[in-house]
Amino acid sequence: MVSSDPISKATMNLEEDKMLFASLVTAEVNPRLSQGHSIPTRVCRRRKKNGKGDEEGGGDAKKRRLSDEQVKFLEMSFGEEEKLEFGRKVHLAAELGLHPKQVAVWFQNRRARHKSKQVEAAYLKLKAVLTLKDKLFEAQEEVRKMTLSKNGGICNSNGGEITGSPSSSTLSYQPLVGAVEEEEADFMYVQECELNNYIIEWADIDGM
DNA sequence: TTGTGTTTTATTGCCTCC
DNA sequence: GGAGGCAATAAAACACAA
Repeated sequence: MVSSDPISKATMNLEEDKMLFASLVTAEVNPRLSQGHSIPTRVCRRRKKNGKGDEEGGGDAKKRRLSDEQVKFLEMSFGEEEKLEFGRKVHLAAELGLHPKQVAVWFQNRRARHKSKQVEAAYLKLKAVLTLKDKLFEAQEEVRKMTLSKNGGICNSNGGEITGSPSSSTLSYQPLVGAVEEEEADFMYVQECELNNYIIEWADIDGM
């Protein structure tokens, strides 16, 4: 059943958000986990200091930063396509005067940075939605208390009912139709709109 | 100048896919 | 089996406060 109630939608969305975040930090980040593999117990052995690598440029093992121009060019290329096929790698390397392996390494590291930023963004969004939900719940509680006091402690038959607890992520809400003053209804409407904006915003990054 | 934290480049070892 | 991807990590390069 699909609910049109914004709070219920937010709750459903939140569950999806949680799944998205979980997938980013587990399966997406480590595809092996999503394919039924256990977490590798491998502990990376410490690389020997100055361990042999294929030293470019006649044995000069010094790490060299890429120039701004090179980075700019690589960024542009990354923007077009995050993965690097052989032909493009060779072409880019020739264009920039780098070893193809350096280009491959740059893309590898760039993908890692990109992924960690995505995880961070997902976390911040999730936090923002949860905070907003808490605020909304508090406001609803406030309205409910006011309604009860106005009605002599008895919630009238048309009164709204809030179920769940502030800490619960399965909070549900039924509108307080006819039970609140117009002013209070407006306030609730603003809160719902704000939450809806978050839902829309959140839906946008779903496709990232 | 120096100590310290952050960013960037590079390596290693394991995994998947063809 | 080799190529290429990823996570984890090392270490150089850089930024910056004290």
